[in-house]
Amino acid sequence: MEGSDPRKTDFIREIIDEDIRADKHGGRVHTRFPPEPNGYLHIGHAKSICLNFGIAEEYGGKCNLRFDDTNPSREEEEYVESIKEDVKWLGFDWEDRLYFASDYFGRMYDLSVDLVRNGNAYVDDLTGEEIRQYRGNLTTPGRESPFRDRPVEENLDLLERMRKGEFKDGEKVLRARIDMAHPNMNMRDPVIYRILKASHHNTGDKWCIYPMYDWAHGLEDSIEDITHSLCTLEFENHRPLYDWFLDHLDVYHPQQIEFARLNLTFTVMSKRKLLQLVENKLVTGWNDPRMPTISGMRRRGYPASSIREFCSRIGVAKINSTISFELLEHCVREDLNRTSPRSMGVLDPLKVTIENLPDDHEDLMEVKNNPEDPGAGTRSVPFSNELFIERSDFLEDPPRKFFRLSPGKEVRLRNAYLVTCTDVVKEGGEVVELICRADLDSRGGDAPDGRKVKGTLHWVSAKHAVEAEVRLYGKLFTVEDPLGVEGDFTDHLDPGSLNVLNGCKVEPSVREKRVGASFQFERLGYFMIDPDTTDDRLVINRTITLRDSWAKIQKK
RNA sequence: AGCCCCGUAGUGUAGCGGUCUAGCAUGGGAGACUCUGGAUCUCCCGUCACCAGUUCAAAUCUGGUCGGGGCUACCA
Repeated sequence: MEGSDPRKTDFIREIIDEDIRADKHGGRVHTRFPPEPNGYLHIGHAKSICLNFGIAEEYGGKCNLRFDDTNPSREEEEYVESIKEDVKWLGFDWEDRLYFASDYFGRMYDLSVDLVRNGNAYVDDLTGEEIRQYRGNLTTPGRESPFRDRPVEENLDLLERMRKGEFKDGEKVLRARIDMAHPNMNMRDPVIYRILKASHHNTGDKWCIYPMYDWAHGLEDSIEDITHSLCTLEFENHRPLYDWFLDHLDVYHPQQIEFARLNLTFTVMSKRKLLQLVENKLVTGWNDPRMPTISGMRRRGYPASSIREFCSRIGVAKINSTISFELLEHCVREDLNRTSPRSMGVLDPLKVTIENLPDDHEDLMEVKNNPEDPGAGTRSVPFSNELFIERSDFLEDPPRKFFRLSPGKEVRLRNAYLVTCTDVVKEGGEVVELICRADLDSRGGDAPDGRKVKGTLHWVSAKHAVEAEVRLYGKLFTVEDPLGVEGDFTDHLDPGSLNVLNGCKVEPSVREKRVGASFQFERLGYFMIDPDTTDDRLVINRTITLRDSWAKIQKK
């Protein structure tokens, strides 16, 4: 992954540099990306993936993919597969280091026995509700559980029986024995194990007690010899606990470092909220092209490299921030402009007949595939006397600075001919066809006398055109911060965020493209072939429009 | 209210005591160029939250104030 930027620096890389200088881990750098398999990955995860895998790459270290599957009640195999696919697609490789927290359940259990043995944990019979009450609140200290001082032997026995399944869900928990008056709520004797008689996607029914995050996560890092455990800011208050557990066991102690999670305007970034959109069928699925999920962006046509570039540009810091959606879009356009072959397609066709060409006229225009990339070669585009142009490229009564077609005006048909509109055919007031006269000396699009022709239109030969369904996507929400305004966030979904166009006419070469292929329809934007495409149905997604300065002018 | 974290242009960041009349990107504005009103190029748009110290010198160090965020799940 060659980043164009000279040398990224951020506070995390500074810490790592310092650790290497101090020979803290013998120069080793080992990170991990630890998703919980309870939803699809989104662009926020991409930030973490790029950070963790990127750092490992830069420092010649390693990065593990580890599923943090400690809660059987909401984790599914489907999510495991999608996450693997998304990480791979983003361009990262965990090699042979695919791990599951559930693989460590045995080790974790043994370690918890050590904790009990040393008097640092106890089995509590309080109910969930009671535990909550005993915990106190932000300003008042908690009270100690009456079971807190059980003898070690009794705790050992009870823990063993918890594991064996002798108790019902919620009947007992194992708790750390820390300090019920600690100003950090996380330190008020946090729960280590809870009883959950649920089948686990990986361990089946082997376990009926499952470790809590705070207990499990540090151990996972420790077991995997992680050097720098990078997580988001909301775990800052958990770090003392992360450290406490590791300090009270005879195990290797990695370092947790927190950074700010990604927020993006015009979207929501919580798995719970995204799940809500999916379950309530407000979108077509996790991979709906309007979703901020990796799979959604993939289907939308965002290149993986543009997402990586975006993640590199936003940087890593501890400031809570919201990145404007435009930056992501900029990265997508920049990438696609460089790499996408061009073609022509007409979304809203208006028929044009060239009056000075015979009915059976056919011709092949040799056209550059990508003006940005001479190596991309050329292709032949069929031309005839009957064409389609974009309806919005004609106005009977044009405003000033309208460089397109109108009665009597001359424009260029891209790579074809200069044409002048000589007549307008209407049916019931609606324009149904234009009659144009071509300058036959301008074949290829160059004016024979060097005269300036300001407007250039895209076109498709009517008799050669391929029909397509084109799906136009816009922002999912109408407001920058769907969670920060009145009402439920779903109230602010944009009903116009999906616009399906049928009967679009595209040049024949588009039919040859594979599913997933990106290309530009000149003057319109970047598109990609949707997986819904079949032998007799061509479905195209619009990834993003071109920057449109005409639209800007119109607004004024 | 207790604990933790943060505060540089609209947005996101660089900056690690002088080389900062604060760099870059994005965004916005103006123009040039152009067979995509695309791309490209040029120019313009910021008194480092505030106050007090330390220092010859502070965006950078110290203290305080103000502002923002997080934490009271048998979730992660």
